[in-house]
Amino acid sequence: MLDAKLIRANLAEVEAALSKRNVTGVLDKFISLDESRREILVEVEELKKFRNASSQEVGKLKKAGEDPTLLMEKVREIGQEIKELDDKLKLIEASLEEILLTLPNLPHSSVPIGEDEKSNKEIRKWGNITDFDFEPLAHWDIGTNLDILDFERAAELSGARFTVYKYAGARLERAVINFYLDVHTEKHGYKEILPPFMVNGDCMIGTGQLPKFAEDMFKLEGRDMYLIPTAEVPLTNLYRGEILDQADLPMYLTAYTPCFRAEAGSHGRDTRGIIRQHQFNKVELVKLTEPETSYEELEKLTSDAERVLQLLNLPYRVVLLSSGDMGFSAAKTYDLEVWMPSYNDYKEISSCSNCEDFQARRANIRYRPTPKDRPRYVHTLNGSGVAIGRTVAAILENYQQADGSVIIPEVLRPYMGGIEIIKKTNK
RNA sequence: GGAGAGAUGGCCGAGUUGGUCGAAGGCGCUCGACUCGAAAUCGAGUAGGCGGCUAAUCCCCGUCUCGUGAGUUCGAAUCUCACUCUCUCCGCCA
Repeated sequence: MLDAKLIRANLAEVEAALSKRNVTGVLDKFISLDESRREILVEVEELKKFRNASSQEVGKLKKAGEDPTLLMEKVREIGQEIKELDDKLKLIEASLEEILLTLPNLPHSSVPIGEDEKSNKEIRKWGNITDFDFEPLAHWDIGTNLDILDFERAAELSGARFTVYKYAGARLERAVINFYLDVHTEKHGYKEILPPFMVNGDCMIGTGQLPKFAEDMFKLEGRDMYLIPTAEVPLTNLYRGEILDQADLPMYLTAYTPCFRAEAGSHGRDTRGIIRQHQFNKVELVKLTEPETSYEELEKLTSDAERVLQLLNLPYRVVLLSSGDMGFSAAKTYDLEVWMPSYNDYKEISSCSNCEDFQARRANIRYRPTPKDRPRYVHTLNGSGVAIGRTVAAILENYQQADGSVIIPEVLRPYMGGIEIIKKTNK
């Protein structure tokens, strides 16, 4: 959520920044509503001031044994007036809130301007594109041939965009989860959390999924309860409504969770394999920081995510998203894209963002710099560290052998119970 | 799911015959005194949102907030209703 005072004071700048995100022409209404809000507010507060003083006067009169009836009647009339103005205010404030909650974050000055992903900027590449002396298969074929991924039975159980992992496939998924959590907790200083996989609507508003993107999520029928689309939601909302001590910052959190996405707008994209699923696993990284350090922390968070791909020896590149391609809550985002032979291209496997105070304002997460200071909003950052399913897909494709087997990357072997290679016989 | 109890400031905890209650007291924290320094002790201060004023995120003023929302009243932390959550007991259950 943008700061209403900032919009008021820097209308032209905010308008320009929003246009970089392809959002135009909403601020006029905001400004006029905001003006009438303050006008009415001043008026109603004046009346309340009178009411408060008069009510005390009534008390005094009664105590003194005098008749306060006249004053009481007058205040009653004013009470009616107050009520009408308050109702009016409530309507205006609801409209203002609606506008504020649907405005995206403003892009950081270092973000390339552009309408879509065509304006994204490659920052760096790591590793060499995997070279095959045979025709490599796509992970869905590899997985099906090895009988470690079962799409048909998943469809029987749940429908399209679900996968059953079997045998060494299930083990591999779990190995990657544990490996990632261990790296981030032991090497990068993140504290491990295991949050609920269902959260209420306030959380969804806090991180920016609601009110705008309701159709992308799974909601429990008849309840104010949603399946989380990412662990970013429970992790960032963990301290919703709280004032943290400065000593608590920066706070590094990590969690493994499944993620649930309806992805209403994605029909026809990545229909095969485990790239785009209604349920997938992810290890997430979240940071709460002071505003002054959040961009340093974004660089560190991104390199923490990169580190696990390096350890797996998977080739990837880092892309700086353009203003038009960024997510709703982000001020700046780096995507990590892993090399996928089946796409003959890099494919997103992590998205690392600094949301600055955008989510903190929505979720009301603050900290007190010193005991004397007023609370300030923290900056929130999040990044996949990294997506598990896409990691498994990348491993299958990049580590496949001519005979259809898949070699397990060194670092995962301790997590695989001694399995070094997945062959067809391995069940 | 059934029965009961409760939700107050960073924390604990008073306040429920409605009237200087945004709220006693304690703890914590900040500043000061004492001290070579510290502890102990003493003194002072210490909620947040919104708005007005303003160069100002300093003051000052107003207003709102005692789980959330609505209501009664001249006036509500205190009364009424609904909801949410927590705790205890029972039932069910991984």
